[in-house]
Amino acid sequence: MDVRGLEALRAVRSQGGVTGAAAALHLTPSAVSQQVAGLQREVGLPLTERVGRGLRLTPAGEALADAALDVAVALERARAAVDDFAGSPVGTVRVSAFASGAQLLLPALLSRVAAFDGVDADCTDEDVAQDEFVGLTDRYDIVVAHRPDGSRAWAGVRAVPLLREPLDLAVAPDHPFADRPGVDAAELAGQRWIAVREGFPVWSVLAVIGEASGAEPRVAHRINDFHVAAAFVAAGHGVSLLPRYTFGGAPHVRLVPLTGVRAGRRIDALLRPDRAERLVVRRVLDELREVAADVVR
Amino acid sequence: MDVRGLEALRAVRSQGGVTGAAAALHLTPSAVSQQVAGLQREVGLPLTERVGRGLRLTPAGEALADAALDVAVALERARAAVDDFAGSPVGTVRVSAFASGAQLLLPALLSRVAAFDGVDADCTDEDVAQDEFVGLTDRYDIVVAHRPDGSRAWAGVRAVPLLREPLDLAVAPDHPFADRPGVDAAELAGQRWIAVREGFPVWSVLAVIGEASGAEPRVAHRINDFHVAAAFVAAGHGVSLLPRYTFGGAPHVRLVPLTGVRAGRRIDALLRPDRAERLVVRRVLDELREVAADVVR
DNA sequence: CGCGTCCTTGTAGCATCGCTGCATGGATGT
DNA sequence: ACATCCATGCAGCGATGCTACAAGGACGCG
Repeated sequence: MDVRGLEALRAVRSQGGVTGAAAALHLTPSAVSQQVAGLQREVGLPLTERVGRGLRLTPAGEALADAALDVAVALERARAAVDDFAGSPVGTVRVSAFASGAQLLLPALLSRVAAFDGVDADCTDEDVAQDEFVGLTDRYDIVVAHRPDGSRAWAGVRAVPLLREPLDLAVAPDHPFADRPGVDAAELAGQRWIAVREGFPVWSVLAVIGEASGAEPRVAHRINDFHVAAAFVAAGHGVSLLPRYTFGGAPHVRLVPLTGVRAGRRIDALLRPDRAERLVVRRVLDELREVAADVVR
Repeated sequence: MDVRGLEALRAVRSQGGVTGAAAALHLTPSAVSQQVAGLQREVGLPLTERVGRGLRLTPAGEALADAALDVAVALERARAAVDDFAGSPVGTVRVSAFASGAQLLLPALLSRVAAFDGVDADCTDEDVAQDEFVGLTDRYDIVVAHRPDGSRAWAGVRAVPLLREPLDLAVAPDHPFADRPGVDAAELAGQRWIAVREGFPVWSVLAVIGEASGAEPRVAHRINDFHVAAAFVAAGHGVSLLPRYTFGGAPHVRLVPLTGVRAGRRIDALLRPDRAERLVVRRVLDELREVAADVVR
């Protein structure tokens, strides 16, 4: 029962194919295919089956992939066992975050991590659709992800809540709502919206507001980058939803709290269970939680 | 974190040295030494330390070896996970038993196992000192071991109780006790004993009898093989302790139950936890328990 | 209906890894 | 002081696992 083969099988499952798995493992598709083939030869029954031009795990493959996770966890636990004796943990932690989350959290995280000798944090920004965050955990130790209030939790990974950030209505300084202490969702019918692209996080929050206002929101532009959206709002091209902590002090836009609906996003740290066993990773994760706590204060 | 290295480390611990580990793993000492050295390079701190001409694990090595056991268990669980889909389990199970236990249990076990297609049991008889049974689990999947009543349990392995076998007083047919329904331990002072060698199982039972009779037992001969001991007894060279089920029907000796002391041995199956995860092993083990239950009836 | 594209799988070649065999050095016991 | 035992280092060789490339299927578009 080869560990490399098990790792490959897990990657095939979580990435949905040989090609994706190869990318996640920094290998060629051929290598991954051979690993899985070797595993099949060993167990004597098919672990994958072709579906269209991709492939999917058979029930046996699923069961084996589940077991493979436990193997990976046990291995990382072994590493952690010696780290306990090696004194302070050492190593590099790969952190990914969506753009606005990165802006909000990573600078402070890096400052804190810099205080630890031998601990490095490799940071990357990855903006992906809602359901692609989980897949990123194959490539990064910690994935900072966000999802709308009330959406269902992340599946198949360990999720550590970092903070909840309210989404405020962003308007231009000369907008009628600009100096109001709050705006009720019911008042928002007829506004022109700058929204994120469909399927991306916090997109569904707009649907909730639409329901509360009684009318389908008019989406004028699809902008994923909040800074670009803020510029659109500042120029009077419409209103938008912007995260409070990230854009609280931004010039040229005013943030007005929404009432009547619960609009916000939850920011979580996503980790694969095996990665979560690494002592360095836990250390960096602890700091990340501290940073998030500071933001809310 | 290499699995082979972890396996080597565990073997070094349980066998007490590189040479023993190499034998258990069917490798050369050089290979084992290199594996452990590679592991040390990876973790960056010493896992073994020389003591005399052998070596011992450092605390870090102990911790890692413990974790390595969990890794092995997880790997075997993975194998078992696919076996659940493969239908009936298939494979070879290596069974070892001490001589009289082998005589008592293994023939019936083989008959039962023969009924399973694809399941093989490789049987071996291994007569070792009391504290060497545990080490045998590195070489065999199931080790049938015995220990006196009241001795402390096996350490570091999974132990499955099979049966308790009373030890009766064996005398020649013309011995004064031969036709008695029972003999009290207090009556045994002054008898000449045929005993097993020091350190071997059921040796300590004689000490208990000595205490009960008030006098140090006179040991005339040290015979490990019960059949040889029985022959000595039959020839009138002394009395001995023989297991009831194994020698119940033996000609030329009479078994007389002992009263006043609790004399018996416990027969257990010893397994390494990772081996115990294999479905075939569990299957054979279940049969072995059935065989043991039949013996008591 | 045919073509291009995407994805997996098979093959050849090459680097690396892990094992064996042998030699060495240190510790023990006679 | 010598023989013995044990762990370790080194050279050599076979096996393993990777990359690069090619081939075969399935999907979608014109």
